[in-house]
Amino acid sequence: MKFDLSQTEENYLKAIYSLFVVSNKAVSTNKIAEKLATKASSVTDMVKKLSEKELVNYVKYQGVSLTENGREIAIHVIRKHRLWEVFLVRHLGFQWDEVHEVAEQLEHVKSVKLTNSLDAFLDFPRYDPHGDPIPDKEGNFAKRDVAVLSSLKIGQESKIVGIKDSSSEFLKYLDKVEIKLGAAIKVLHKESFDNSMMLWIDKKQISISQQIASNLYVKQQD
Amino acid sequence: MKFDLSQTEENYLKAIYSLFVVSNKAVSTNKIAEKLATKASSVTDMVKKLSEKELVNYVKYQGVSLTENGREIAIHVIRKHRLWEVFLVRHLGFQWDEVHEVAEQLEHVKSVKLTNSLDAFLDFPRYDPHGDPIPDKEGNFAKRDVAVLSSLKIGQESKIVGIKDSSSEFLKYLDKVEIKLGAAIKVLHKESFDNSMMLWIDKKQISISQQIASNLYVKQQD
DNA sequence: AATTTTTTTTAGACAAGTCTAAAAAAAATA
DNA sequence: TATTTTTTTTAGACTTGTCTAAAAAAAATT
Ligand SMILES: [Mn+2]
Ligand SMILES: [Mn+2]
Ligand SMILES: [Mn+2]
Ligand SMILES: [Mn+2]
Repeated sequence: MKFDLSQTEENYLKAIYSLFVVSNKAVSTNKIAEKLATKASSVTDMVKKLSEKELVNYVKYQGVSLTENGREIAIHVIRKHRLWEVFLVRHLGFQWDEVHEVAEQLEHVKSVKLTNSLDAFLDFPRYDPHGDPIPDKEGNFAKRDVAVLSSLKIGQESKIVGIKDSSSEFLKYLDKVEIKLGAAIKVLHKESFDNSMMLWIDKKQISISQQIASNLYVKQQD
Repeated sequence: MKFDLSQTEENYLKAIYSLFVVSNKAVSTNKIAEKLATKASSVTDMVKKLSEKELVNYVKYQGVSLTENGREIAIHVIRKHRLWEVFLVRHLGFQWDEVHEVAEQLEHVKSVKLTNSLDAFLDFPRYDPHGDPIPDKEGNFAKRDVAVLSSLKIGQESKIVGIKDSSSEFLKYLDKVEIKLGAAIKVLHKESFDNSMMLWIDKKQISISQQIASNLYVKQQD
């Protein structure tokens, strides 16, 4: 039950986890290859290995899903990734678009004490700098009810709570137009021909394209 | 000049560096193998590779030394190792005997910004929890004049400034007998038959064996 | 249903790092 | 100096993770 996995194996588990979360069905070889910037044949090899270790369910030609063990490990790696991101932003002066690459390395450091002490040091943060929830020691984390900003109707008010595409470019764009997590918003207008939106964000009025709006998560209205 | 080395390569450079520092002459294949808990044949292979990259000087049968580039990299890895040790002890509640293994992993995380921000966050510490000096951004660090405690004569006073053997067992022993870095000491007596020493440490009188005394660094007297 | 296209797997190769066993060189001893 | 012992290197093999090219299976089109 307690393996010592390589960084590569951990990265595969994480990739499978995050792909599964969006589609909610067995993940294809090609999708994994794309996510990890590798080749489908390499994925097949690795998936066989993970299957032997009972970390994934794999049937030839039918995609991959995580076993309970595999899921636990994936979530634990994600926990470390997000905790480190919080540390980098809060204490080392990193911008939110600079943390991912470094967290990608730090997430593989193996020490239960390190992870849990870091969690305590940070005062048990619930969300990372991009609004993604941080699993606790037991692997539990809030499944937030979020909607994409682009789905809001005219007149609706909400709050920005997360970023879907956390690429450096997108994050820098958000900085430039001063869109921050936690900002209160109100939809003023939607252009029907391109679905761009005019909105109030905090005290400012701004227009954003559909592309942008569909990469921002807002608090789900009840 | 700016390679991206594997963790293994970095560990070899560090090992060669530290072996060179004690003997001040070309390091033997066997010594490296012992230090890294591997086999001499593996060392030969790796040393050839590092030599191709011009990180070590290597002549068959004549041992290994670091080139200027190799030395810089080794020192940079040591810098990271020691900074992380400080972080773990100061901020995450680690004991000084628990940090080495984790720092051994953290030292390989690649991010100049991370290293330098951590350094600043820690307020540019000059020594790690074991009294080892921390190289600055440029790789400079004080070459301290230290002596081993066992070399002190009766009546001499000094201060404990470093630990030679930082094994967990030894560090735990020091905790048990309450020997701390920075402690003021005075040699009261030396048994001639076993070279054990009776000393004042802070306000306590204690007797330690030669073995212990030769693993403690004290401030060099002028 | 037959054919074409796409996806996935297999086969075989390679690089990194390691090992054991054997050969070669160096060092120590007689 | 000759012989023995120790150290170091080479040869060949193995593991992990990767790749390309080809084969097989599944899915999409006609
Ligand atoms: Mn990673
Ligand atoms: Mn994040
Ligand atoms: Mn290391
Ligand atoms: Mn140390």
